[in-house]
Amino acid sequence: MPRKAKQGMPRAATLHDVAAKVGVSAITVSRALNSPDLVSKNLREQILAIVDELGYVPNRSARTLVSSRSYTVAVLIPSLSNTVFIDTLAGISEVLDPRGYQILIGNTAYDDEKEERLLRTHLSHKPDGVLLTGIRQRPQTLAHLAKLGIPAVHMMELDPTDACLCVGFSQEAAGRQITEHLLARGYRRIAFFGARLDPRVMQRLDGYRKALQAAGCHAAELEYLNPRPSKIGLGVEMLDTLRREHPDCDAVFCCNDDLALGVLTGCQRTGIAVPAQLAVAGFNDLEGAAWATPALTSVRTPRYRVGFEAATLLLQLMEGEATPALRQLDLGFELQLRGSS
Amino acid sequence: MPRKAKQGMPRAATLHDVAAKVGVSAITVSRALNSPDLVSKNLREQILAIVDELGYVPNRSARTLVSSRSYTVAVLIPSLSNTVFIDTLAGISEVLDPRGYQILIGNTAYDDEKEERLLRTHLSHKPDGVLLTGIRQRPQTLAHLAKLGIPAVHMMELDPTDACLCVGFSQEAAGRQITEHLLARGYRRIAFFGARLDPRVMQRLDGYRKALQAAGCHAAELEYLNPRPSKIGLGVEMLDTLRREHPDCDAVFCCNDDLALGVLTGCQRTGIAVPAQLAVAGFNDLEGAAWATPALTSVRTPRYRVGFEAATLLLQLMEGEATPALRQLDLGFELQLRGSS
DNA sequence: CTGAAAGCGCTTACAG
DNA sequence: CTGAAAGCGCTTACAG
Repeated sequence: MPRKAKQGMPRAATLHDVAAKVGVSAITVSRALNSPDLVSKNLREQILAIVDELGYVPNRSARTLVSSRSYTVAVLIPSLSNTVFIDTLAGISEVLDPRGYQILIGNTAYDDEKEERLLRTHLSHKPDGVLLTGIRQRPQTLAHLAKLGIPAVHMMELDPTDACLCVGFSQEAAGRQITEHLLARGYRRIAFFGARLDPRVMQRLDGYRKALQAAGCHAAELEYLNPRPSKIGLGVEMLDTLRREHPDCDAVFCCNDDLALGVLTGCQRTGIAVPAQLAVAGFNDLEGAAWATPALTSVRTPRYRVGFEAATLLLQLMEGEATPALRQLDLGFELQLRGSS
Repeated sequence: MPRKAKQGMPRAATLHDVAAKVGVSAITVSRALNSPDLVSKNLREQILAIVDELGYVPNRSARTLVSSRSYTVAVLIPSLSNTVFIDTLAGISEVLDPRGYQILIGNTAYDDEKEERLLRTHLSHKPDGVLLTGIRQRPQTLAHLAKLGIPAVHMMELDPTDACLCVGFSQEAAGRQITEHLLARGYRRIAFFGARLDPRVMQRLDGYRKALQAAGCHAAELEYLNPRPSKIGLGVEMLDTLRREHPDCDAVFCCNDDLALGVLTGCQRTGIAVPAQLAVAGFNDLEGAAWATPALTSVRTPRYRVGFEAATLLLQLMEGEATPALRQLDLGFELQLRGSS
């Protein structure tokens, strides 16, 4: 016996409601919606008309439960207030939206444990695939996904061990090249400003170190690492400290543009000439970089394309096509040399 | 007969798997997870141990299907690249995450039709509630929600007709007050720079008009409206046009900080003294406003709290508590007067 | 405190 | 091209 509907509780139309009204079976309605060419044109049109009239919206839960395809993709990113990941999300949506996938965004807040918890929660939605940021997830987390047969693509970094599928670029090479640029310009006392200290920042730091070591200019005391989030205000603060402790420093590579914009602001306020007294370089090339005074040298990163290509790759895996030949998709980066250096 | 499992296809643990391993019925496991005090302590502990061992994650689709509670909330916002909405989302998450709700973000891209389509798609997930931006949704969209008994709370604006539940502030009053501030400072030829032209920008424009009309200073030719997205670059452009067309203009109120930061940049580049030759005011008080040179006068808006309070209100409605006495929650705003004006 | 029965709304095979 | 049967994994009543 059907469960009694609660008094006056509105109920959404179901496949059966549509079917009854048209005078066919539910399965025919299902087919008219999902595999239109399996249903005669005439019937299909009748059905679609009634669907519209009733405002029928398929119940995803039912579909997911029975078909083991949820058309859901979990995307874990460390932050929503960082433009970088918003751009990445845009690339992901561009690919997944038109294919009918629902994106479940998980904000890990740069916290590995939270990432694990989020993934677990998201698993309850039976995602068809997962997009992860970086490659430092716990082994058991990745093993769990693998065991369930849920494909995962990692974004932003590359994996030197080739253990996981990655779409990104070499953060270390980017850090190295921008530092080499500063060296080429003649700067020798080059500081590093790092904030948040997530794995990608540390990789940029590695690149910075290698470049300076190769040039015989590395000085550990010029590495400023602060775990707080990157903000303009933090850049201002760090500049202050740097000038007090190492007034001889002639350039600073900031792990991102927010920090660098803060350094520029600090220089402007305290009358430090850029780049004559201090050269400044940022990372990511956000909109503000080009408009700063002087315009900020930065590294343009392909985050929209990272999202786009990662989603495209994931799509292939979810639709069960052949495993990709290329496991590391390197999208590169581009130095943007401007007035600040 | 159970459907045959596909060869080698990994299968997630189910309630039955846990139940079998413990030697109880599935419903007891369900209770141990959802209403722990209905199960004896001893049994509960055994069950939780096995849940852990098996890595059991409940299947949300099954739960949603049978319980008509999805623990999902659809949130429709016009953009993800606007900090305002990211802050709002943070407030929403703060409330909803700990209560076990999954947030489904819909990016409407400032497009009413897309909003309607998104909502329809989201309806397939049977959201327990909906958070909308602004109040200009199509009547049939809202009627559809009402018919399905899905509660909705509108964010960012207030509804003068009191037709819908709102958490926000008066955009018009904010526009009026910042303009009145400029008038009080003695400026008389005050321009308005509007971009995107979404309803909230138009409401700020209304406030601007009222203030100027009351002072007998309104001049339609000083209203610059551009449908493109707000960007620093656009602010630079608009300043250019303004100076060419109305060099006598002595102040400009920008509908948001991006535009205003662009105006400041343009002034700096072309040697216009701020505020001596041109006063500038923005809107939202983003981080960059306080660090600009000169620091930017702006309107601090309570978007985090908008999200927080809207989610709190929605939670009450979803959990079926009494309908709220207050249908318009006005969170106000705060003028931030700085060097630029 | 525990369980047997029923069913949420769909789709997957299998027939015709 | 169309349909009857079965079942996805849970929770809701109802019993005991």
